[in-house]
Amino acid sequence: MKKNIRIKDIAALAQVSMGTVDRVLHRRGRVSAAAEARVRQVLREIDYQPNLIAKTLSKPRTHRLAVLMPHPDTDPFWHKPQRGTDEAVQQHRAFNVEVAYFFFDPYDRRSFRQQADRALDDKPDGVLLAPVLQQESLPFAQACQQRRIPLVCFNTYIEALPSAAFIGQDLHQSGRVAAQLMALGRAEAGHILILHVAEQAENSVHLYAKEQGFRQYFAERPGLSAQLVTREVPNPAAPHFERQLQEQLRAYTNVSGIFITTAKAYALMPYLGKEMSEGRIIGYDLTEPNLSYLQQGIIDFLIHQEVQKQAFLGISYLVDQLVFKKAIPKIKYLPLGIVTSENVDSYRQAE
Amino acid sequence: MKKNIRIKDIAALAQVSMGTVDRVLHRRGRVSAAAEARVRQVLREIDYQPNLIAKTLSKPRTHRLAVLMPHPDTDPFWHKPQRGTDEAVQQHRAFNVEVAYFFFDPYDRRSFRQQADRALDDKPDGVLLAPVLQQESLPFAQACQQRRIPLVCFNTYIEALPSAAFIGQDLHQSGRVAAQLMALGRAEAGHILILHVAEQAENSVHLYAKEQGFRQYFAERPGLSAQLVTREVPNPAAPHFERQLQEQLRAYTNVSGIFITTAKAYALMPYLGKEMSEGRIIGYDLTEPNLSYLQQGIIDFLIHQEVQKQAFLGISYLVDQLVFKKAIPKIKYLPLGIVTSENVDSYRQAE
DNA sequence: CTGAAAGCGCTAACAC
DNA sequence: GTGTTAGCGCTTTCAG
Repeated sequence: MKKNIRIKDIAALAQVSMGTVDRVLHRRGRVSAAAEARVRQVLREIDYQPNLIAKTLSKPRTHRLAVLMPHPDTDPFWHKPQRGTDEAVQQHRAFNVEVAYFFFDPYDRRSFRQQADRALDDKPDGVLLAPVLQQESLPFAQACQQRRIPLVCFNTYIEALPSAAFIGQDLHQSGRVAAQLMALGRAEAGHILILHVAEQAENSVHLYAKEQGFRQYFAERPGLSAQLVTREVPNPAAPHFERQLQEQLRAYTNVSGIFITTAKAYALMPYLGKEMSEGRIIGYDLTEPNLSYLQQGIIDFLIHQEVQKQAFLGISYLVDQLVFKKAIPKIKYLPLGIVTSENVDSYRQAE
Repeated sequence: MKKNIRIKDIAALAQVSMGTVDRVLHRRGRVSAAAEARVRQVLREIDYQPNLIAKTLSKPRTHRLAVLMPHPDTDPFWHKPQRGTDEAVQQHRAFNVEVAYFFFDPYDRRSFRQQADRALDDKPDGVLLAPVLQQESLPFAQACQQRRIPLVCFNTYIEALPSAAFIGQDLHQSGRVAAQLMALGRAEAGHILILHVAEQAENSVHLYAKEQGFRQYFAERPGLSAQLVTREVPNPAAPHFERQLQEQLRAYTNVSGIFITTAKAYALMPYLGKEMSEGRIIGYDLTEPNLSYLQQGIIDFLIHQEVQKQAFLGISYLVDQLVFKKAIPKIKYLPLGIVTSENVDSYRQAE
């Protein structure tokens, strides 16, 4: 019924000094083959669990993490990941975890490269990245890999990108969820619009995944006689947006539902004709303006991407890896939360 | 740009020894008024944040937590809180947090009292309680209060019970969510059944809260011409259950929906007539048997009570209070998760 | 190559 | 009453 095994105990068992044990544990070399063999033997027989408390106390090394993501001012969407990050750091501050933010403008590749360079110059112990700019994220990830800096990505999944972990949603499946909600309780549905709100071309692959899931669900159920129509909607900030949008949608009468594949559902709401906005409307994310339409009953469902939690977990994973030397999952999909006017408060309160 | 302030620094500033500072910090007495005043003065001027790492290292005091809840074997529902507890302990094991389970039989008050006594005899530093037995939980909570053992409750909210925190769901609101899902896409709905599956009388108040929320939602929308009918269903384990159930339900034709207010929806499914099981069915909780009906498309929605997370947070709160001396919220409501056959996997994976 | 020892910040026992 | 000191387990430096 002994207490936990200490380095001292191992040293005694292997008949060497603590220093030697420490050297083999950390592969610092300068150990004779014989001594190393004895220590390793002991280690194999017992289950040594280093005392992290003692470790962090003795080596007051601070773990510096870099977070590279769009500036919250460019898109309010990015406020939440920041909060998630702060929370996680707060939770682990006992272990000397610090974070430095490197915000970039998601519409400006140069700004990304700039911030990425600054992040690397900072020589962080780990990096959390929102790889919204696919092309530029790749070389950055490679740079991290080369420098052996663990990299965790969130929000946007990029297959080719070498990272320790990805945290986000199964987009295809989220499209299926949207379709299920759209179909619920209706056999005849007329036109259903799938709207991609203007994003960089790079993002289209992600929106497409959602669309595919959505269409697949309907395709599997021929009984749901709905006509699915996809449209790329221009950027709501662009001039003449309203006219363009209305021209695009004019063709469709008998619209019974709209699925907006980005977090920008709110931007379209003011411009939908009365008939259209009475159909079922499904969007993404609990951003403030979306919430207001949800509460008014105009938007029926929002699928919650949990970006705050994504960032929170991202930081936690880095800490697990750096501080606790724990293995972390390669891919972590978060729940596809279905949010309505009735349960939205419970989500907001929980954040 | 100084490092964190240490006791040593305070001692120097107050011109006393570290021992004295420690004594005033911990109110151990044996300090002259003058010395104490000087130390307190310094403490007021600076923001001393004790180093928890050093603290736990020096005093290897283990925090023993007691968890008092129904035995998972009496109802599989209780497996999840156990997992949540284990997870939380795991996460905080660096701070010497240990947990002892005291399982009782929720249908046997004597067994509760027995386990409650055992838990108290164990002199834990904190207690997590699932107060499903209202009458007996009250004196237990008072005993904790008297012994100044912090108590956190989860799952069942009892107003009168003195506890440091409660973690659970807003039951009334969860009823509203169920109603919203029930009403979705249907103006004419015939009969809608609200079924309370036999529970101790004590639990009825909670089921009633769900029912009230459900009814309130419909009452607010007279356009939804549905007839709501409440029925108490006997315990599925009882003899002649099937016959009793069918007798109870025979009266209702044209049933378009069923709302089951407990986690026991699965127990009713085999006995519903074909017409009935084609209506919309809404239940609670992701227990294995429920999931299977959800995936088959028989149950349409499950509202996720997140008992696992409840217990997880419960333990975390106790640790926050005991180890980190952090304030904890008096009431924490978790999100009212809406689970369908399409997003259920994302929930299970995330657990 | 190896062992001894100082020190991380805090606690608690022990002298004075 | 008060100050000193020996640890907690681990890292790291410094003699041998």
